[in-house]
Amino acid sequence: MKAFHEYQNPSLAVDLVVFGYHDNTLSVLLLNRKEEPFKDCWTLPGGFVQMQETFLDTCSRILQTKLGMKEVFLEQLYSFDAPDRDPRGRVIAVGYYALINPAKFQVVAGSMANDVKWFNVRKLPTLGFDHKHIFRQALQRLKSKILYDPVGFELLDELFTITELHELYECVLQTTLDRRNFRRKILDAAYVINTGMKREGLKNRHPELYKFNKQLKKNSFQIHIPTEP
Amino acid sequence: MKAFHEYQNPSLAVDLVVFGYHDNTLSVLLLNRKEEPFKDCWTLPGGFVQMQETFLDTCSRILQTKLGMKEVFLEQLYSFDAPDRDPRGRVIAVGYYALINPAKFQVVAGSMANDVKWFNVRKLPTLGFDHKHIFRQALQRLKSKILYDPVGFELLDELFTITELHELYECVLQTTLDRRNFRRKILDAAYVINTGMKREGLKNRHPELYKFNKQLKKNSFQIHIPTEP
DNA sequence: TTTGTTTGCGTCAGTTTAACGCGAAGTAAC
DNA sequence: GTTACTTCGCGTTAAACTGACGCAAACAAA
Repeated sequence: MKAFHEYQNPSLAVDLVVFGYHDNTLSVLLLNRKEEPFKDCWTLPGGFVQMQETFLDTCSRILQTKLGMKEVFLEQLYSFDAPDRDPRGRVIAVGYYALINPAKFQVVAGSMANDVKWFNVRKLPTLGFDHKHIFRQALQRLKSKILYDPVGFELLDELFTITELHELYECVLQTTLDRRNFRRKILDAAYVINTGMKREGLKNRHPELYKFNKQLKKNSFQIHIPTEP
Repeated sequence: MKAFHEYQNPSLAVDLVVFGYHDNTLSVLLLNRKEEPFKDCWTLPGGFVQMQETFLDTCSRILQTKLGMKEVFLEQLYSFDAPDRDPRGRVIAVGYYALINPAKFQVVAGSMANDVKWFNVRKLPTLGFDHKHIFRQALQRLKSKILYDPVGFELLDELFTITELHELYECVLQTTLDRRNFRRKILDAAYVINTGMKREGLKNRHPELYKFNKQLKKNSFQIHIPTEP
């Protein structure tokens, strides 16, 4: 019998779908590859899992070295196993998605990339590997999750108005939600806490600033998507 | 630079949480190991992913050779990466869960196992590896999923009564659901189709037999769990 | 025929949702 | 200052849904 580690194993990589929200646009961070395969193509940032690393370790390493970020919301998405998904050979990808506030980070292209850029999630270029597929699943997860889990604030500044939260939801879900009903649900669920401050310098009435209620648990609210007309 | 496959990779395994429902009891299939590690302990059935296999291939192989089953409902659960989860070394486990009708299969212990047995999910023995953790996550997934996705029928015979479906829900969710409200919701959602036949030979009134409505989509119904009293 | 249980259908009060009205708060134009 | 316009915060109402439960038909056993 062979020793345990002499069996051949597939390679194992983590691929990251990093979401950011800015100017009423949901974006995803893509990296232009400097090396084959998919040289000069846009792909999700990713990296191989080292022997002693956990997946989150690998995520942090990618975020740090390729993108210059740390301490962000991360969640495991799914593992992708199509045998031909990487032309170099058998590579399993564990997908993670991240939610970040782009205002907090200056994106940096690591040495392995020609460029790193934010792309509107509705206007993506062709992606290398099976990354279109991974991305689609990430977006679907975000759309489902934001309905019952208060993850929206991960994408906003620490202080935000209810209108800003409302616009985020409409942008992510690609639908219209009645402004007044949305407000009532968010407030009834105690999703947010009124700080008493107001956002100054806007053209019109100055809205109140809220912060996220960190005591709030999953499933304490439920946003409903309107049925097709 | 090293050739692509010369890097050392973690081993990759699939672990299966096979749920079965019978006699008003939700059970999970466990395997008593013949070999170290965890010799003579109960664990989830599992196996290493071969180089050319997809995860579903691996699942089928495990189901076939260790348990004597095929063509069952399978869904990926999560991937588990704790560095110390396997005493033999670094092994990543991709968890899948299966829903089967135990009446359709005669469980067979493969050559690697002392025994294979169904255990009531509320009365599990100590499990090897991190399998308790994987199991808990599978049960949680099933409990969430059954609320909005019509997977219940995977665990029942092709024809079933609404009472049988109701009992399954109460068993899985570990709660009581009003019989009449449950019936109304299931029928309104067109979860099931009345076959016109009746189940004969019972002590009391003979209930109508239904079959699953295969046109039914996810999210066409939503079971609500009553809040604590 | 009577008794006891299950099954299928119905009722009703309380809650939640969807749609929308309206005046106060603010800026800009005059 | 006054007027015009937009956003913001709060309220109202009809319709839909939920949760709790009543009740009679269907069946087997006594």
